[in-house]
Amino acid sequence: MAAEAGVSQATVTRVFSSPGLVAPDTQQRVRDAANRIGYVPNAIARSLKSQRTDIVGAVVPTQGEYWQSVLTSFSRRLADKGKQLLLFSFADADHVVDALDAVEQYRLDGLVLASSTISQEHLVRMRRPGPRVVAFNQPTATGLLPLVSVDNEAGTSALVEHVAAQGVATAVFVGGVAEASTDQMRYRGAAKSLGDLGIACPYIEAGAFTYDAGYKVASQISEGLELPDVMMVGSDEVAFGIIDGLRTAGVSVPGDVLVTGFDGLPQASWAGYDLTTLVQPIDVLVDEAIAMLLDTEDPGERSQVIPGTVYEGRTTRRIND
Amino acid sequence: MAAEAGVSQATVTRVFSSPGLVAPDTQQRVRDAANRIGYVPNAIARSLKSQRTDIVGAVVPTQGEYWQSVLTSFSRRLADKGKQLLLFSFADADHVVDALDAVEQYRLDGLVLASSTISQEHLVRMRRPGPRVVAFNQPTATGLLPLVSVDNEAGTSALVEHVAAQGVATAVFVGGVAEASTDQMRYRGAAKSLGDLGIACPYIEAGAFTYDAGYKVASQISEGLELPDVMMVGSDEVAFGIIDGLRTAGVSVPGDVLVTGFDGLPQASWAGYDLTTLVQPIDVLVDEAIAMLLDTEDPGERSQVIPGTVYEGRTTRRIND
DNA sequence: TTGATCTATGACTACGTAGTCATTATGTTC
DNA sequence: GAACATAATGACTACGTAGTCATAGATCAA
Repeated sequence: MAAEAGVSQATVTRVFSSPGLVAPDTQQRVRDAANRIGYVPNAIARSLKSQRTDIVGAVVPTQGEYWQSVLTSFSRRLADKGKQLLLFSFADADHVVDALDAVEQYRLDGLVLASSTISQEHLVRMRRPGPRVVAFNQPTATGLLPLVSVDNEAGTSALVEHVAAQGVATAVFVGGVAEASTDQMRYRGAAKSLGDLGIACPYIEAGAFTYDAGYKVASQISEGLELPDVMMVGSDEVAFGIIDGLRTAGVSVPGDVLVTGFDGLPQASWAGYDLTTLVQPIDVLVDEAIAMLLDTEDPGERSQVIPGTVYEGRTTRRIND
Repeated sequence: MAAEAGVSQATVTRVFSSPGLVAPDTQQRVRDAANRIGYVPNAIARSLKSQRTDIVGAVVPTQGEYWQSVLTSFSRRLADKGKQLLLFSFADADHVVDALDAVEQYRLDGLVLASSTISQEHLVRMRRPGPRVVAFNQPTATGLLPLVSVDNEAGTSALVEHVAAQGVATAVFVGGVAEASTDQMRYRGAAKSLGDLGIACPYIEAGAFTYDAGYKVASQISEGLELPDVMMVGSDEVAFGIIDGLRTAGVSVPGDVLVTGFDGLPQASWAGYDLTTLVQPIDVLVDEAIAMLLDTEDPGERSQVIPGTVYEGRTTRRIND
């Protein structure tokens, strides 16, 4: 390439990385030559030399609407900053280790760990010199890694407040997976706030953060005939299943039972559900995570817990008011 | 590192890339030293030397449930093959060019172009020596790039066949974006098959492949009072909006209007909708695309058009049968 | 005019690996 | 025990870039 343009290799590099240092006519000559022979700067070589890849890794679950929204947001925001996104989706937690290996081998500029089901053991492994790691919506990581999360506990508290205003006397909380730290905090917020009102709040585990899990739970509960006034569900996706399950069983939502969700998926506002839920400001969370990842100053163990907002849908609107 | 282990650099490399060539005790010594000082092979350097990155790029729209499923599938399948996935999401088609630039600079092993709204002009630009490019569900690319696609035309034909069995006399097709090649082919399949039955099939453009666009169209149509017997919708997501829009307007689905979708999203089988749709075998499509990308033999202009299957949901079940 | 300052460019090296070739030690065969 | 195959390792180089230093003109002040 340098030969083709009749200049040195150093000048070729300058044309593409710091054009200000090269005379306009020389620049033109180099660019012409590049077009002629199809030359493109080699990012691999640049990374090798500069020790920066401009690539950020993201470990995100492959299942679930919520995580897909998160992924989309990361992808866009990083692109705006001129970074590329290397995606590690994972089904089970074991693959998280694979991701860490890849991160180390590819010398990525950073890693986002997004998933509420990564074990503490794995999280500890992430604590090492080298690429910066940020945990996303994963309260387990508190104190272990820099963390960005929505305020889960305050979120369900706010939902309780809204629901209480509609007048309820009994409640249950339906979680996805009891081990998930987000689930635990959401339950805690709900139980505490309901407790303050003198209302008990049993925990029911759906078994997964999916529509089907919710549907099954609803079927079982509606057979039991002892319906609570409100079912607070730990995630929107499970809540959709619960609503459909209840309705299929002939139970009216919100006529017989109020339902709340958590996450604020786009579908929550669809006319078919219009689910009351806690909307996570995903873009804000993501921006914060990216800032922690790329800021020059070390974030240390810094944590950002960001509040969500209650969306008041039809599923908590008393019909007979 | 080589010094730490007391061997040459060449031996270190061998330990991690072709262990069979190194004596067991030497290997142990090297691995011990690596653990001691935290050495990890540098994939960047490997790529520079070997001219392979083991990374595949994917250009996928950030909007839409369907594309997110596709992305998830790609991510998993590539991981199984030991490849990483570099994600380029894009809002508008202009960013496709950015992706191509990145692909060239990072010397990716291949690129998947998934989106039905990339212009022919851009597609032609992709035809160049270097990394292999495969178009995914993008009929526009026929003859321009190796292509993997579901059989859109046969898909809507099959849906017509199913719907016709329920007995219909009038129909409309609701597309997302008229320029999208998938939309065109789906419409063609529907119009042709309906035509064979002597049924006209007007085309209505929702304006986007979104729930909201569908909802609006349904509102407008239900005001017009001239409802067709069946609304064939070009995508599930739009169909959900249409169903909710119709129901909100007091129109019964399937009582007053039958509705079909296209794609086979998980939500289609949710009890709230139970939408009759054409299910795309996403994993099959993705496997085929990956094979084309990574197979040693040149795929040339080879195209794979793969049939889908009809899911018969409640939205096409005549109530008064 | 001369030294000083600035601009544009080239020469050179390091980044960490993989592949080629060379070298030494260890068997193996007749 | 000489000739030879085999195993294990080292030496060396290229991959394409960025950064450091050096150099040749050009411009400017005194």
